[in-house]
Amino acid sequence: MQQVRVRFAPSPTGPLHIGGVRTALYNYLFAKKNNGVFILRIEDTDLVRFVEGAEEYIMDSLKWCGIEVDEGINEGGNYGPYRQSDRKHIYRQYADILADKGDAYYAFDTTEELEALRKNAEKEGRTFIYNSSIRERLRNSLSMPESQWKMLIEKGEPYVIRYKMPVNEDIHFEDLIRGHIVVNTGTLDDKVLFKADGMPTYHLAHLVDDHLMEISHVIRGEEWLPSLPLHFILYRSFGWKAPLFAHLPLLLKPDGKGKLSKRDGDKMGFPVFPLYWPYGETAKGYREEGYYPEAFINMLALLGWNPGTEQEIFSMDELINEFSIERVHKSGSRFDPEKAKWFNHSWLRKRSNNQLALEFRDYLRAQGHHHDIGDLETIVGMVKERVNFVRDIWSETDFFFRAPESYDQEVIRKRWLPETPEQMLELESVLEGIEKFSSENSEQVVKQWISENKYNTGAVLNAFRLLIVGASRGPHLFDIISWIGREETVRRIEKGISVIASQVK
RNA sequence: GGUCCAUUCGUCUAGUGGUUAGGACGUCAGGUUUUCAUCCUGGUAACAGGGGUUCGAUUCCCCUAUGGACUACCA
Repeated sequence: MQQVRVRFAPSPTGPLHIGGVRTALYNYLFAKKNNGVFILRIEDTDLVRFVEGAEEYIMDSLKWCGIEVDEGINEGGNYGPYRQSDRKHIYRQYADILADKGDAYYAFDTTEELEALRKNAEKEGRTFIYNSSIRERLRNSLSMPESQWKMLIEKGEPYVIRYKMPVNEDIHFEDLIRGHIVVNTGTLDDKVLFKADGMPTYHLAHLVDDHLMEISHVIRGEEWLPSLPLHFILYRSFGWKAPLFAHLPLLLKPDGKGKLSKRDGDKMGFPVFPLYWPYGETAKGYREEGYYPEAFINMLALLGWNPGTEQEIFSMDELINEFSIERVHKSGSRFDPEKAKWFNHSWLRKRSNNQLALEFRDYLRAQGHHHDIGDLETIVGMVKERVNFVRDIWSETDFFFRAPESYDQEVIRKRWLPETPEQMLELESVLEGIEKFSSENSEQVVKQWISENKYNTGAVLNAFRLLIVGASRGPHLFDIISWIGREETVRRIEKGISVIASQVK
């Protein structure tokens, strides 16, 4: 049995989009599931669109996601180099092989000439296709005598090598996800395999590399489906065994129509990229927004695939275990930012208090607060169920670290009764009398005091909470006061009474 | 325009020639709680439309509609 070898082959033309990350992820899962090899190949044959920093970004993104590369630029391997610009010397000979056996030809048409032909065709309501219908009338090695085109080449005239598409033939092929597909070559054009700048196009380069690298399965985006017949027929021309193909459905915009794009993220306030992109037009990343890689990966994995069970939370190991290419969907998935948050919430609450406290401590440090891990563990334990991100812990617990600056007017209106100030003063002395200021003790003593005086529990405790928190929110009140301590509690009671008194007047 | 691909609640999806078409996110309501949130319970909501095939179709076939991709010397 042939070893499973798959590759993720992005172009370094900018930051890696989450659709690209998902493609990488599915390749990785498939490889690991089948004890195979996951290869990272950089496809930088387009000199014009190359973007500095993109290659690093791709590798950093995969690393953050926990997608480990087996063979690649940094990892090495027996099939290198793994960057197409470093493999430049390889491709020309393969284009020549096809030309020599008559499956490809040299074409001298300039970009301007072709542009004009396209415009012309469009004007007449036709589509210009460079194929058998017209190739004999254009400037190429099929339409001119051998001596002439050889002379042009010798003179240094720029030219490309095009594939000579058969005239009328049904190409049958299989896709692991989509099944059987038939396309007639009459609708296909004579694709350029080798460019005038001395670089191969995608079609030639990826195919040669996949063959040389002994790729067993090509798992890539649906946008490649239309060129699959070309690739099949190229394998045939070379006399090579084609790998198996699987074309992944697209990721769609959360609302409206179309493919997810960078602008959607900007517009709707969620990232479209795994990491912050610092160059040129900057872009937000999931990492910086506070997402855990586990949650990010979990979410992406389930966008276009699921194992058929009702389980939704998967670790990478579980994904590897459950993944199968046959269960990948055919149709595109709309990305849902709300559910993304829920995944992070689910992963966050799985963390231990200690882990979370460490993460929260880092966050607090950045805000200039310094606290013991033990103290923070108590706090995160109180609120971890209710937050989506570590940074939310701060907005849920800020009153632990500082007395309220203001008091919710709505709560004052509802809960601050004429007798309240006096009750609060009374409460203060009750608290002063508690021996051990723990949550349980103070709760017991306070509740006893309330019932002995026949006060209204809701009224008293809501007013108390208002003084401590400044609003009607937060965890168990006695947990809060025991954490901030008796002194601070008393201080807040006194301050609150006087501030509110001045407002109520 | 042409070629190819797709179509189950708002979204992600399960599922079958006969099911009360299931789950999750969201949303709504109730309960718990001293508050907010969590949590629990319940509700809401879908087989794009039309023809076939069949005793029966959401499921198989065809057509239409809609959506998408591709249609570069970009990947």
